[in-house]
Amino acid sequence: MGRVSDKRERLVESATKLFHQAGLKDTSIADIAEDSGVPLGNVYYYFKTKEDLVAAVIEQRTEAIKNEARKWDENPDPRQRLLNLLDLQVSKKDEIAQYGCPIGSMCQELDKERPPVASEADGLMEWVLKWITRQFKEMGQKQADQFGLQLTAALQGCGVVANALKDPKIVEREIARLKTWIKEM
Amino acid sequence: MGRVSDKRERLVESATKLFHQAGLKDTSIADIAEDSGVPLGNVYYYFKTKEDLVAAVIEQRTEAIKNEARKWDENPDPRQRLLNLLDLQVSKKDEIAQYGCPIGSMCQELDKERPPVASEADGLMEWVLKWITRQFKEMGQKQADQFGLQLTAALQGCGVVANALKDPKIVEREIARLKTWIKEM
DNA sequence: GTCTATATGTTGATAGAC
DNA sequence: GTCTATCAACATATAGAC
Repeated sequence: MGRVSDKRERLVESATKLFHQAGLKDTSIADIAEDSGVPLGNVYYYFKTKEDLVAAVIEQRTEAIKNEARKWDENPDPRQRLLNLLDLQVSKKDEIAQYGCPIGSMCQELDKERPPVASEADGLMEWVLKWITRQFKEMGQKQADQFGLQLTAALQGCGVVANALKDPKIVEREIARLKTWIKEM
Repeated sequence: MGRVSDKRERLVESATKLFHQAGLKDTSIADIAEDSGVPLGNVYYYFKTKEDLVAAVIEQRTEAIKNEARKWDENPDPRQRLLNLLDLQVSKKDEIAQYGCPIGSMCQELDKERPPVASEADGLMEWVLKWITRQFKEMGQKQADQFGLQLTAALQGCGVVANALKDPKIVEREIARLKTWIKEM
């Protein structure tokens, strides 16, 4: 057995980028093949269908966010964990203003599709909601469930509004407010 | 000149419904023709391209929300106007949990497209943000801009989360909180 | 204005040589 | 495992009879 090809990896990477930028429907397999430098016909050796490729993209995004969370979870202060999440989001403000929140837009676009692909993306949103809620619980907040929903919705919402108005400052302003809110708890 | 045909109207109505339920890309002209009972070829007498039909749908949605707002604006109490908006949103909780917020999802889907269609939908979101902000201003709130963004984002955000988790109760809970917040101002 | 038939283009997916 | 050529399906849009 020789060197392992990185083509599969490159395909997922290109698909992740293009799906977010142009949307699922407007990104053809040919687009992904070209962007990743893999010949069209060869794509189907790694992914039997486009749906399989979409599933791989969701899996990759899921792993990425869970890895971030694992890092944050090493911090003993749940308040600081939330602030880390908010800081990450602010750092992506330009991307969010241009193309929307990667998780939110993917859930929305996939919800118009059939299961099981949709539920995988939705599962990621649910995981985020639960992770955020857990931090409030560990802070001893009795209204942890409400605050968890409130913060998750605020994050998604400022993404939608910032994307519609094409203004990264909207993400900045709203998340600055959220950080103050959490610090003052 | 005889009776005016209502075909154009029926086409826009079907398109509005199907675009929201299935998404723009997954709704073909043939689908809209079938749903409205208009023969395929005849669609093009009323709308030269699919993009024209999309533009008509956005226009229709814009008129609908502006008409609602005109009614609410007759009320002298800006606080009550906001509560009316929130009540309307709660009444649509099932639709939102199933298909997402009509305005938010349309903005997001169109943003992946090219102008000028996208900017029309985005303009609607901006109009909503400004209308909400104006109510806070008329309430004498010095932080009206911040509250306007906060409420708009919260509304959009609970739509995204409710849609991902397919749970209308999420809309209910989050908007109940927002109503309390506004009443206590 | 209305409708059928069809042109035209693009996409997801496959066949089969290497 | 890799790649070219191509198929089959479907979408938008048009032609042209009525």
